Formats: sequence, C-alpha cells, structure tokens
Amino acid sequence: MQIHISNTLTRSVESFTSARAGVVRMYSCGPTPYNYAHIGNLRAFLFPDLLQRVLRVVGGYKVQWVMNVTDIDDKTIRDSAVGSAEWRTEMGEQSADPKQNLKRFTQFYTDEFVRDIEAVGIRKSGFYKMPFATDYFPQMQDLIRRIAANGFAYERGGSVYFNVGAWRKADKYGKLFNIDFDNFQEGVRIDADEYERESVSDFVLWKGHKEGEPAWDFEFEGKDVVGRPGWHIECSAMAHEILELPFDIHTGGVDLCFPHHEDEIAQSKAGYGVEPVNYWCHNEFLEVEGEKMSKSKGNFFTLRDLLQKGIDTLDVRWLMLSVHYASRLNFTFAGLESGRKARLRVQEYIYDLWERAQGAIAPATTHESAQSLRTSVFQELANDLQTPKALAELFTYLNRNPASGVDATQAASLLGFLQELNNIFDVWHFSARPAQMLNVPPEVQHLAEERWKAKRSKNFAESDRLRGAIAALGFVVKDTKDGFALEKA
RNA sequence: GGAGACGUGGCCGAGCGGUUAGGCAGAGGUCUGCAAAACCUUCUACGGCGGUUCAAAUCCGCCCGUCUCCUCCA
Repeated sequence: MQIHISNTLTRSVESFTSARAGVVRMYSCGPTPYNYAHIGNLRAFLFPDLLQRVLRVVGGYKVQWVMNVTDIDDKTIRDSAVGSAEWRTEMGEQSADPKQNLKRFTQFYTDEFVRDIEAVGIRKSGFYKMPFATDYFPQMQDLIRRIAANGFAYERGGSVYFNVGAWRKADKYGKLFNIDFDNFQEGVRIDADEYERESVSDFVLWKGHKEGEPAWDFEFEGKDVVGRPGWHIECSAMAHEILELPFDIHTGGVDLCFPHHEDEIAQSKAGYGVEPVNYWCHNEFLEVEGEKMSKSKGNFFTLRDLLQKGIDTLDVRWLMLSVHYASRLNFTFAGLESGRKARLRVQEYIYDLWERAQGAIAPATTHESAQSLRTSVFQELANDLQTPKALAELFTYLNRNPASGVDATQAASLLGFLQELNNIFDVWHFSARPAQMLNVPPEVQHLAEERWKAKRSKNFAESDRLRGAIAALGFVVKDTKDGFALEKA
C-alpha cells in the first residue's frame, strides 16, 4: 500500500517513495545516555519505531533503521567527570582518564536505555545499526575537512566553526525552520557555553580541548586541533557512513529542527555536496497532566518511575500509539487507565476469536470481512500514521461484528489480520484465554467450595459471610455460569 | 521581541465546508440473591466576537488562552 508521510521540508503530507526500490533507509537521532529515559524520550523513539513498522507491514518495504547513541556531548562529559554527583557506584571506580570515565558512564546508561525501550516494545533487533558517536571520529574529521576545503569552515581559538554567512550565499539556511536573519550576526561564533541571545551565529564543528575533558587529536589545515566533535557533526558523519546520502527518512523531536537538523543539512551539503535527506519527520512533545513535563513541576517521569507505580509498559506503549505523533500528547494516569481498558477489550475479542477458530461453532451471522477491516485500518496507517483513526476503524468493526456472530473460518481470517496488525501495535497476545494459574491455599479453596454450596442452597447470608472470610485471606470470588473463580484481591 | 503550533462534549482524541469518528467515564439494560466480569443500548461538543456562504468545528479577521522553538532539551 502507498505510504504518505508528513515532510517538515515542505510542511505537507507527501506520497512516499524510497530512493532505492523496496528499501527504506532511515536515521533517528538517538539518546544522549546521561540519565534514564523519560517518557518524553520514549515517545520520540516510539514514533520512528511505529514508522518503520508501518513501512514494513503496510508499505511492504525492507527498512534499514539506524539510531545513533550520542555518547559524547556537554552533558555526558559533565556528568562523567571526576567528582560528578551523577556518577553511580554501578559504573565502577572513576579513573584519571576522562575518556575511560566517559565510556563507562555512557555504556551504563546506553544499556539501561536499551532495556527501557525494549520494555515498551522497541526491539533492539529492529535496528540496522546503533552506532556510537565515539566510534566515528575519522569520519567526522573527514567531513570537517571537506567542509573547510569547500570554504565553509574555519579555525579560531583552537575550535573549528561552520561559516553560516558564507553558506547562506551558497545555499538556503533555514530549510526546516524559518530563521530570523535580521538578528543574524555574521562572524559571531558560538560554543554551547557562551551564546549571544537573539542571534543566529556560526556553530561549532570541533570544540577545542578544555582541561579535564576527553580530547582527541585532529589535524586540521596543518595544525593539531586537539578537542572533540561538536554535537551536530556526529549525526551527519554517521548517517553518511552507514546509510549513504541521500537517504530516505530522518526523524527526531520537533525541538531538533533548529539548530540540530538545520545544521545537519548545512554540514552535509557543504561537505558532501548532496542534499542529505528526502523526508524529515518530527514528532511533537508530550505534556503531563496538561503541563510541560519538568523536574521543577514534579511531573517528570522516567519509565522506571512508572513501573514503580505498577504501570504496565503495554499501557504506556498503547497510550503513545493512540495519539497522532505530530500532535501534542497529554500524558495522564487517567489516560493510561482508559487506554488499558480499550486495549483489553480488543484482547478479549482476540481470545473469543481464538476459541471460535478452534471449534465447530454455530453459523456466522452476517458481518463484514476481515479483508475490509484490513483495508480500512491500513489505509489510515498508510496516511501519515493516523493511528487514532486506525483504532477507531478497528473499534467500529468490533462493535458491528461481535465475536459471538463469527464462525470458525471467519475467526481464523480475523485472527490472521489482527496478528498482522500486531506486528505494528505489538500489544496483544495470540493464544487461548489463559487459565487463572493461581496458587490458591487449600484453606481458601475449601471456603470457596463451602460458599458455593451455601449459595446453591440459597443460603445467601452464609454465602456472603464466607465471601468475607475469603476476602480477609486476600482473594476475591467471582461467580460464573456454572461455578466460581478465585482471583487475587 | 521574532517564528510557529494549538484550543472539540466529564476526560482523552479524530475531523480539512453539508453525512454516526472512536476510546474511557456516566446513564439504562441483559445476566445475576447480591457483587464482579462480559455483552447490548445511549446522552452531552466544537474558546469568544464578527465576517464569507444556501450551508462552518471546518474558510477569513480580531480578541482571549495554552504550548513550542529562537539557548542544552525528545
């Protein structure tokens, strides 16, 4: 099915075509491993995961999905430095070598990151590659030299900068983001540390060495410029090395449009001479209970915060997938619960279908085919990942075609589609409805049987008394058609 | 200050000029001694004020409000 996707370059939904037949090359700005992933991070990675799944399942493409690890930047250096309060004992002893500290620090949080994203259904095996920035210094240095050779970079005070003023004369600067050039100050340079507010300035490609920071040699125009790469150059060099330019899709959060992605475009084109990416796709932020998530507001959550509250990771995944990626998502606990019920309703339907697919069941009442459901759901997904509409189509179908009216053949074909759909949503189980495997103490079992007898002889007072006794032991009795079931309270 | 996004019923969330979005909650019902579960049915809407139009949640203007980016930020 033809995929359509919103492209930030044109601010419109475009029909998607891959540069190479049948294969989509896609790059996502990945984590900066300096802390545990928060729920905003999760959204930023669930979006490209959804996109690549839709490209595979609905679009029929092979996808080469690259997500980098920004394991060197201001924050990872700061927090891995000797004496940092952020250093954890699990990382081992700090050494006198800042490079070794940085590696241990970032490796620790990268491992934690992978654990967290896998918990919400992003499989590490889905990545074509997950490159570390620190493994691509030669490529970054090569790109910087190319940019300089083309006349768009210069060294000053031990750092190398991109010359935005010169570049603006050669190409458009401001493809993703409308830049206010009235405030542009030509020749003003920025490092992250000192920045002239309200000015667009030359950005750093290679940062000169500072005491106590990790640094690498870099021979640039005859000088050894000891230091480390700027943030933007990392993605440009890795994407070029691994995917080759131009590749198809680049994703990231909306905040990255400027300066990060804008600078990526400028660097790649200034150095390699080609427009690097055909489709830029950005996900919106999320809010928590209607407010911006921030530590000061006390509404800042990592995934493990949620797990400690007993939240099911599938509910987190569902909530994030049930809102369009380009809309702001209001993350609330009520929303998690509401989504959970919706998800389990589909799960119940699947269990019912499973049962019906096995046995000889009464003939089907009239209903719509699994194929028509597949078409309507996939059409919505193919249209810029309209998950809310796709789910609405699914629920509309469920409402109109209850499992009770489905025969074995139809159940099988519906299950086939739902399994296909689950290659995208990945939140349902396909099996017989699991039996309640509970360790029921004999005492409780005995009480429950006594209660059932009392109930059947219509001795309701005794029945209720026994129910109370069972509850006191931590179990709940639920009556079914021809018996009772025990559950943990 | 500059650039941009958005304001839909109790909550979440589609909608891109005329047709039921959907989910959760609520209400009613089936089943139950009761309860729970499950299933069925069902109510409530488009921030405000103008304008365009036979017709506006949907287009235009103004106002109010929220948010994002311009500085590390998913």
